[in-house]
Amino acid sequence: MALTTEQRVRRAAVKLFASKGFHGTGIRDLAQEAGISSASLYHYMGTKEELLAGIMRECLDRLLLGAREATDGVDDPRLRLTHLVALHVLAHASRPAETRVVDNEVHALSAATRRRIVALRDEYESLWADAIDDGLRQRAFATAEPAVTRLALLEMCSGVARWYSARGPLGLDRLAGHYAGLALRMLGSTGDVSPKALDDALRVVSTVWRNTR
Amino acid sequence: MALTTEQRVRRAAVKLFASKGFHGTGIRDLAQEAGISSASLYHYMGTKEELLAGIMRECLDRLLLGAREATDGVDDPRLRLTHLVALHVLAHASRPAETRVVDNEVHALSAATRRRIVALRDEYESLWADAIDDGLRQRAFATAEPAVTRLALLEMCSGVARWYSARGPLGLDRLAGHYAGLALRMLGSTGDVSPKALDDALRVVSTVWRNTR
Amino acid sequence: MALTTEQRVRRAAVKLFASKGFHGTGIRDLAQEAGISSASLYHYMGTKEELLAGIMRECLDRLLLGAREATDGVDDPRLRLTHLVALHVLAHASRPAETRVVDNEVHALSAATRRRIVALRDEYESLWADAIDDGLRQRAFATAEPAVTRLALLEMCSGVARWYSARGPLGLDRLAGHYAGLALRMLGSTGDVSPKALDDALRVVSTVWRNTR
Amino acid sequence: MALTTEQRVRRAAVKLFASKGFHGTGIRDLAQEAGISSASLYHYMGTKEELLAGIMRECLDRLLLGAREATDGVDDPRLRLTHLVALHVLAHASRPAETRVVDNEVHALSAATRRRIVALRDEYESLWADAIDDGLRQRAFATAEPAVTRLALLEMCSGVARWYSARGPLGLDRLAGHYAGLALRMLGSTGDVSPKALDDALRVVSTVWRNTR
DNA sequence: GATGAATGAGATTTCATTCAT
DNA sequence: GATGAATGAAATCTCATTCAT
Repeated sequence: MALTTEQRVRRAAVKLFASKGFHGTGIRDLAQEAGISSASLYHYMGTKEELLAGIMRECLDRLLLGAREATDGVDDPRLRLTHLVALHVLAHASRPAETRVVDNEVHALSAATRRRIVALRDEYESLWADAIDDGLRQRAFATAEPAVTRLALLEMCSGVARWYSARGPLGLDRLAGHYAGLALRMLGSTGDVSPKALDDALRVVSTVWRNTR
Repeated sequence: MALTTEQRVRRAAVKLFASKGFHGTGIRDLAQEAGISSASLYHYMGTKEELLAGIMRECLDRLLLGAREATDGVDDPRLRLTHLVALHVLAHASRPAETRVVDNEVHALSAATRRRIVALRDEYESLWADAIDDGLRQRAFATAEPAVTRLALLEMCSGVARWYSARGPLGLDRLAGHYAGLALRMLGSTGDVSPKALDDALRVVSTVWRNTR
Repeated sequence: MALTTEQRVRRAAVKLFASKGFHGTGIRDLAQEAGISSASLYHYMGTKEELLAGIMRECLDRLLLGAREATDGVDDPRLRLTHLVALHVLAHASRPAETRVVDNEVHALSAATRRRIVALRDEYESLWADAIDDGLRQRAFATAEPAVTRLALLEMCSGVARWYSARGPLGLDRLAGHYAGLALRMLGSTGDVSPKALDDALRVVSTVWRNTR
Repeated sequence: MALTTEQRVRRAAVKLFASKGFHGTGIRDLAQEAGISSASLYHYMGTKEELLAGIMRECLDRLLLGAREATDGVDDPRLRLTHLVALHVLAHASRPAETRVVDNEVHALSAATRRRIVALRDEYESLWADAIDDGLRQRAFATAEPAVTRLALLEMCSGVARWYSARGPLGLDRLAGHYAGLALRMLGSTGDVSPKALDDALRVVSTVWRNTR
């Protein structure tokens, strides 16, 4: 099925905002990339900023939704964290443009919108904090600075969007698995997740991600 | 000694490019922040892009120089990596604005300048790659995907510039030490670096960093 | 039929470039003269320099085309030169602004564009050189310094654009006829062109000029 | 004797105004060409426009003075015109930059200054008109449109500044002599000026020109 | 639904000129 | 005499957005 014009606009914006930045992307660039006139753009979007905010909200919503679904009912903190890491990496590797926009263009939002976006991100990050706290409480994890470690984890995983290429040698699953391993090491996980458990986790998360949206 | 106007311009640029992005920062913003008229700005800089490039080059030069100095003659790969991580974290935590500009605004450079900046960055990253490769060869490290792990490490450490605040509870040394620990865990380091060795390393790197430039 | 906005812009540019020079004419002057805002100007032109280049090219194209048509198949060098002089004078007297721009603003062009414009002018002047050479070979003309005489002729004829006014007592045809006479004298023409032949020539050239473009 | 700074400024201005136009020449261009700072320029000139006006006035003064001296007491209109043409050509060929500035940059003057410059030029041209009128009255010349012929003559002779190069094959004297011949032909001069008389004329005019200023 | 035309505001950069040192 | 520093005004050009068709 061919893309709707609205989708083409959205994609153009994601691509250009990611590569040139919000302020570096002109309305005419968007129009050209979307294949319509700049006046027509305004049938499919509000202001340029609303377009940006929409992209961010959608991307974060999806991540948040996916993360909730992937952790819901998972009691073992190691597994919960594995799911969070895998989903995050999957998201950032398979949609690097969107996620880079979310990470890099917050400063371009108006104060009110920024608050809403940051709130979403905070909510998402609280899932990570909860998993880590649980793990520490249950002595599944050992780290002297949990807050620092959490931020280190998140930055490490988000960084995937800045370098991963689907055309490279590494498949998404291997990538996600490797990152899950790194994360557990960072957290001083006692007892590894077995290869089979990791495989299962990746399968679950992959399905969740595919079904979200 | 009071700042020279040129320094004030440089600082204004670093601050604003970091918080609003290169394209989000107008020449008037720069002038206002530096406390001069926008015409006067042009006594102290070439174009806005050259100002950006100068900031990036200086920052990368300093990092590269520091890293070379901090690793020169250090044979143990674990120690070498510890030095690299500590220096990187120190740099990103103590000068978050500069480093964020380097990390986020490459897209705003013209092609020719971008090439030169990226070459500097590649040269810097090769120091990390060398340390990791040495460690693997000597079985001091164990990781299935060295390249991925290296990128994960770098993103994790650079991320410090995005959240660390000197006004928070965590001192620079503890921060750097914690990250060094995380890094060794990620690399599957066999045998820890002793607390004393870590202390020594932090002291050395701290001195190097202070003396660079 | 009313003028299109594009034509109004072109005319404004011709008028102002001719009277104030390219660098003496601001984008605001152009906009005001054309009756639109300075931002709207950019719907109808590329850069200011491209506007200038377009004017020059069009003017020279017309002159070159007309000169070719007016000399094609005319074997007698005296007559050929008469046609060239008459066309040149007609062009410069009836469109003094365009031709002055062509003559005076070459220095404002970028190097690449200048080359193209100068090539056109050289091609045009070669028609004069050919006619004069033919005349000398056939002993219809006698001049010790043909190249100098050619340049003197061209400058004399182009000068018309600097002083002729359609509101003065002298009609275009008499003007052109007088200049043809001056030219033949300068070339030491043996045997005059008869009044009737001159009349015919003027009629032909006038038609060519009217039909060109 | 080395040039004074004031002379260097004057020369820089002449050179640049001639090649790039008044409005195309910046104060910094002038400073660079003169080898001093742009602030120092203002020790040696008033405003940029006064500099231009000074150049024009001086150039026209010299021409006017020379023409008066070269025609004073010369009764034969043919000879008088020969002197005028020779001086004009000499002036334009030996100082092409100044004369081009005079011819092309009048539009850059303020109204009041322009009036004064144009008055000088008119006075100069009246010498030509007088010589031509005398010649017609004495039947030494024959032309149907004296005013037109005068303008044609002047434009032809001024044009020399646009193409003549001292590095070319043609000496100044031959050039001036050739133009004198062209002028007499254009005016339908009855009886040529003898080669000896022409030689004398060129010698006289050359001396006058050398001594003026 | 689509777009050419339009524009006020603002972008970066240069202008001619002044002045304190 | 010389100049670095400074600047208001203006340069060219682009911006995001609207609207009539």
